[in-house]
Formats: sequence, C-alpha cells, structure tokens
Amino acid sequence: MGRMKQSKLFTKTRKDAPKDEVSKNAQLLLRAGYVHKEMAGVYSYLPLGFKVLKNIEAIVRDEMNMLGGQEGILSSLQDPDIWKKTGRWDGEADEVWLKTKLANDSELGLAFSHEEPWARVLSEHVSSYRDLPLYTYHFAPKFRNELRAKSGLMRGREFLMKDLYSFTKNEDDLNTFYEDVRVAYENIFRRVGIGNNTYFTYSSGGIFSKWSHEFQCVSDAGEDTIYIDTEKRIAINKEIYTDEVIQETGLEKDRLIEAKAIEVGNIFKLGTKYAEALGLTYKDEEGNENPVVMGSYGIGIGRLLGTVAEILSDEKGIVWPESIAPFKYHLVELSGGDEAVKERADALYQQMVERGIEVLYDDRDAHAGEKFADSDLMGIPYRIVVGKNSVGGVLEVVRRSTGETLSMSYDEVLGS
RNA sequence: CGGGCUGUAGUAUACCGGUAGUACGCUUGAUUUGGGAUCAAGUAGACUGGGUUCGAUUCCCAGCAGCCCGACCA
Repeated sequence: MGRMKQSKLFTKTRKDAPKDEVSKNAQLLLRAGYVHKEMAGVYSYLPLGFKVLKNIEAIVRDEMNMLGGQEGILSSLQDPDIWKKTGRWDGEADEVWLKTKLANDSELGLAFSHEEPWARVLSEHVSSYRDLPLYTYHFAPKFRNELRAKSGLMRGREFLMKDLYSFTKNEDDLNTFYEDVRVAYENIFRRVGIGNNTYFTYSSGGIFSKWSHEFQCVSDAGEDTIYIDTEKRIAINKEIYTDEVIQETGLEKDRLIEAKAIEVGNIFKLGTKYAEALGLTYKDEEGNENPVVMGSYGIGIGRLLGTVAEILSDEKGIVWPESIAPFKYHLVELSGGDEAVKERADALYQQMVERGIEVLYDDRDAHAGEKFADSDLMGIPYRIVVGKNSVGGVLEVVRRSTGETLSMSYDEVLGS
C-alpha cells in the first residue's frame, strides 16, 4: 500500500519557493511537492500531500465514529430554497457565497457550509423522539468567496472540511454531546501532533448560546489573537476578551498570555433555529411536536495539514509526526554506482514492500547531499541509509525530528 | 472591499527606448558519488490589450493576475 520508488514519483522537490508564496506552510509543501497552487487560495493535493490528507482524515474519522457519528457525503451543489428559508441565501451571507446557474438560468450555490442540507436530509428521516439523537458528518469541500485569501493553506477559497452535526431532543442532550466532541477534538489534535500547542478557546456565540468554542493552535502564522491560561489550557479569543468574560470563564487576567493562533477547529451550539426554519421536528412521548436541537462541529482538514507543516518544521523542511506522515520510512541508497550496495538496498526495499511497511525508496542516481536535502525537506520520520559505509547486520536509521542516528537491526525495521 | 507593492524561461533573478544575460532545472556526453558535484554542448522567457515612438520587454493608460496591510470571516 504505502510504498513508492522516488524515481517514479512524478513530483520533484525544488530549492526555491515561488516568490509569490510567502507563508512557511505553503512554501514547504510546494517545495517538497505535496501540493500545487492552482490560484490564490486554491491548492491541489499531489500524491504525497494526498497521503497526508488521507492520514489526517483517518484520524478524524476514527474519532467521529467513536462519537457515534454516521458518515455520508452531501453534495457541493446546493439548492437555494433551503437557504432562503433560513435567511442565509441573501443578506449577510451573500458575501461568502459562490453561486452559479444552470442552463435554464436557475440558481445554485456552491457549498460554503452544510447545516441546511443536513437538516433537510434529517427532516425526512426523523419523526419521533425514538429517532434521536443522531450525529452525522462528512468530509466535503467548501467554497467561500474570501475577499482575501492568504497564508497559504490557512485561508482558502476552496478547502476540505470535516463537519459534524448533532441532532438532539433537547439542550441537555446537546450539552452532553458537546462535551464529548470537545474531548474527541482534543484527541484529534493530539494525535496529529499539535496537542501541546492547541487550546480550547472561548469565542463569540450566537443567539442560542453565549459562547462557541474554538481550538486554537499557537503560531505566529495565525490570524487570531487569544489569551491563554497555560495551566488550565484554556484561552479566550480577543473578539470577546473583556473583564466580564474573563470573570465568567473563571480565568484570571494576570495569568493570561497573549498569543497569535490558528483556528484549527470550531464547535457551535445552533439550537433550534435551522430545525424550525426547515421543519425538522420530532414527536415527544406525549405526542407534542418539537423542533430538533442542533450543534455543528468543524475541522478544516487542509488547514490542519498546513498547520502541522507550519508548526512542525525546521530550517531544513517539514517534520511530520509518524501518525500522519506520507511514509514511515525513507529508504535512501547511496550506492554511487556500486552494484553490490544497490542490490542490498533493492533487497531491503523488496522485503519492506512484502511486509507492507510504509516506505519511500530514493533509488535515484543522485548525490548524497541532494538526497539528504530532499529527505529532510519531505520530512519522513525515519531515514534508512544504505551506502558503502553501512555494513551488514545493522541498519543506519536517522530520526528526522531529532537528527539522532539509531542503529536498528533488520528485524526491528522489518518487524515494525 | 479600501490602501500599497509586483508581473522577464519550469524556478529564482539581471540589464535595457534598438527583441534579453546569469544561476538552478531539463536534454546529451564524459568524469563523479555519505550533505544540494565538475566539464562541454544544448533547451527554454518579457501577463493581456491599448497609447506614445521610426522602434516598447522598457515610458503612459486600462484590464487581468499575485503578494502584503486593513476591513471581513460558522
């Protein structure tokens, strides 16, 4: 599954990033061949980037399923009718929409979110309190008419998002699930490697609830400013940073540290607004008709990938955590034309492939410096070097994150 | 959307009112091979449209595109 000869990989690394790409995450991902910039705020994923994206997706999916989430995938072309019912077709939301038309001139929206479509889908399947609660999610592209795309993958006009929606009978059930999601989100950010830098953050709410919550990953590349209690691991977004809020959240002003941060996730209590507008109701035990209570929970998958690249990188390149790296091992042969060495490396690759070990094999006829530089840039967690200096029995393995050399036996590598 | 800056080979850049030079890349050959090799020969370029001019890649205008600052941002 996860194996590839680098000589066959169509993407190439490059020394220089395009001059119009300033953000670190995009520079690294472009230079290493993970993504292609299609236009401002629009990136395509190439084989390496796609693998990372899928790995992140798998972690998120795992956590969603453990919450009881049911995965589907709703369409990107959207029906204006349901958005008109909730008042989000025109008016304020109009700025964010990318709209298009059919040949017969009828309008369509390109999905910027999916509350309305999911609510309508559920309205066809929910009629009794026995049908609730329900949790649905999908990974789907979002299109937003950003006035200013920026910061590489951080703010795009098209991006992949995981959005989860909860449908519950009442607010208590919503609150319980909301807390479960919070834990799941913390798991996700820990599992993709940014747990230590990511804070549960109070942000502005809406009509229904006082606050929403964001997961903010501290980075100078971030657009948001937050105030963090590093011990409690809780923060407040600058948008709502007042003495009153500090008090209400139980934090102390002189313990809060200001920092720039990237919003990698967001959870939000929606209440019954959408359900009421779209007729999503259920009958309770007494036969009364009630609107379903909703919540929405988003993670920008592409933004998360960009955030990891941004945070976990050094002057040489990206440093992927093993959990989402495109490959676990980067096998680099330094035969320099020595057939015996080449055969040794080929044989090792073959053995790894047979055991289903994730490996990228740099079998190119290139100099050591170039191969090492590429390897550092691509950021695969473990580099195995097979060259003239390496002797039989022991493998020379370098850990990308620390640069330390580990001597591992064939069995240790092949058994992993 | 307001303001600013910028558009030259695939990438990074230089010079110029008289059609463009360098580096990397790529191709061919030779020599090389444990931290981005060497030599030789090739390959490839002025965002688009107008204007000024004998002549525009260069100056002017417009458009388009990109980046940055701000505003905006379930």
